[in-house]
Order: sequence, then structure tokens, then C-alpha cells
Amino acid sequence: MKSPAELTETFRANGLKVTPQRQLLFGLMHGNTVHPTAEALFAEASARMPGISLRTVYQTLTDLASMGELRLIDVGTGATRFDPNTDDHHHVVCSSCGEVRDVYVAGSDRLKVDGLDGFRIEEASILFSGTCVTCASDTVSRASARG
Amino acid sequence: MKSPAELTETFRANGLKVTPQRQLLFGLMHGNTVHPTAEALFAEASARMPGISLRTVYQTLTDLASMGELRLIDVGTGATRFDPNTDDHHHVVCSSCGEVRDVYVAGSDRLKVDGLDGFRIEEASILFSGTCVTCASDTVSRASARG
DNA sequence: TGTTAGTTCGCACTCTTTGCAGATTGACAA
DNA sequence: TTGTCAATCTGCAAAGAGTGCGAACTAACA
Ligand SMILES: [Mn+2]
Ligand SMILES: [Mn+2]
Ligand SMILES: [Zn+2]
Ligand SMILES: [Zn+2]
Repeated sequence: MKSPAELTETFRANGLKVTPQRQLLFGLMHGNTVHPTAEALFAEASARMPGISLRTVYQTLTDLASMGELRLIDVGTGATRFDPNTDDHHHVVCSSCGEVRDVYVAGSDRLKVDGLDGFRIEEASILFSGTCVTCASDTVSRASARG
Repeated sequence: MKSPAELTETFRANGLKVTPQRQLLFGLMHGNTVHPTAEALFAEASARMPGISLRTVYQTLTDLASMGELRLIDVGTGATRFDPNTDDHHHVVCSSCGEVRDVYVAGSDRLKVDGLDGFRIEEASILFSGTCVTCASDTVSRASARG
């Protein structure tokens, strides 16, 4: 995703207005690596700008996505997650706490796929699931507390 | 997924009853390759057994899934899809019509993943998206009709 | 045939996201 | 600065996908 300053120009160049709500969200998403949900962003935004609406958060996020500045990620935990990282990358989700991290997979664009039968592939997304370090050590602590 | 006859035994062996609704759903899912949604199955089931409830379809499907007989697939088109194919395989979804097909990816269990940072991976699922043969030829037809 | 634990079904309700419309305001020009 | 007006914001209703609950029902077994 571009920087807030660059987005300001891009928005105006496209006939879109740069409102305080949008500027706030530009800032909250820039460099954000946690893959937040709309609700999570709404909570952060509300702390800094009481009165901002969830509707506006959704609006701005989908605007950014349709401009290619944001990727929408579905890790199967219910709500869509928003990702300012537009590199070619994939994700791993902790099945215990839901944390999502970026991972880079070598050769993910030249996988050998069988059974296509004429289907033309345009994109591949890999979702790993497992256990994050925090949840792994929590499990260990609980086990030793028991035993 | 096991055959309807085998499932009948398995269910009874686990203290679960084999009702007409369940038998119908066993039959509808066995060998089914279309990755139907609960609603789609409900429509098929209703045609053969008027009065069956959507609630029961969901119930039976999640029972089968928790017994490992069915996989739940999320291809990002809204509703969960149910898959009796328990082989190690992946999916491709047509971004135009939503059709889902099985694909087999060589070496999908030994991908080189960078950025894990302690995260322990237990599973990988690859979702390809693209255009199915039907939608591809539809596009061609429309183009030649225009031009 | 009786007993009873497991099922079915309808309905209310949650969660996430979108549609709508009136009130508001950013951007640009005079 | 001020005016204009399209774009935006907000609140609320509503849609789509599931799930929790409980009264009525029934498969399984003695
Ligand atoms: Mn990411
Ligand atoms: Mn499949
Ligand atoms: Zn975790
Ligand atoms: Zn298609």
C-alpha cells in the first residue's frame, strides 16, 4: 500500500475526497502487519476519532482494495482481513488464537497442478494453518503446571 | 467418504441413529464431485423428501465432517462447501461461475516456506482461481457475436 | 410393545457485510 | 472568502450463512 501522503494524491487525482476518516485509516493501515478485521480497525479508529462509523471503515477499506492498495484475505475465521502488503505472498493462521502472518513460498507460481482439464489458472493462494509461538509455549506452560 | 452402507454401520456403532434424512444425505454426498453448499444439498434433498429441514442438512453435514468423512471447504464465495473427497487434494474455483474442482498438486506437502519464525505448520491448503472451460468458451462466443 | 436417548424441525438470534437516504463537507472556482 | 455541488458520512434496516434451543418425534434395543 502507498504511503498516506501518496494515497492523498491518488485519491484526489481520482476525484475522491480526502476526509479525516480516510486519513486516519490510511495511517492505521500503512505498514500494518496484523491483518486486522474491519471491526478491529473500527475499534482502533474509534479510539482516535470517536463517532467514526463502522460503515465508513468498510467503505474506505473496500475502496482501497478496488484500487489495488489493499488485499482482502479470508482465513476462515469469520471476518475478512485487510492486508496492505501487496507483495506476492501467502499466509499462515494459528488455529488456536487466529493470528495471521505473512509467509513467502518459493516457486508458488509454478506449482505442478494435475486435474485442471482445461481450467485456466490465474492465481494461487496458499493458506497454512498451525500453531503460533505464543500458543505453543502456552500449551507447554499449561502442561507443566498440570504435571 | 465411506459408502452409505458403511456409514450406516459406523453411525450405529457410535450410538448415532440412522434416520431417513441421514440416509438420503449419505446418498446425495457419496461420490459427489460438485462441492455443494448446504443450501444446494437442501434443494436436492427437498425434491426427494419434502419437509426435510435445512437445519437437519447442516446437522448431518457437520456430523459427517467431525467424523472425518467430509471436508469443509471455503472458496470465498460466501457459503461453506462440503467435500466427500478426503484425499490430499486442493481446489480451483472459477471466478466467473463459482464452479469448484479438485486438483492435485505435486509436492504440496513439502513447500519451502519463508518467514515462519517459529510458527509450526500442520496443514496447507491451496486455492487456485481462474476460468473454467464453460466460462472461457462463453466469453469467446460473446466476443464473436459482438465482433 | 415399551422405554429412552438421539433426532428433527422451526424459530429466534448472532455475526458479518451491504443498501439506502438524509445530513454533512471537501474540493475547486469565482 | 464564499458558494456550489458531487462525494462522503452516519445510522439503520436488511440480507446471507450459520447456530442455539426446546418441544415433539422416532430409531434402536430389550
Ligand atoms: Mn499478508
Ligand atoms: Mn475437493
Ligand atoms: Zn496462536
Ligand atoms: Zn465458470
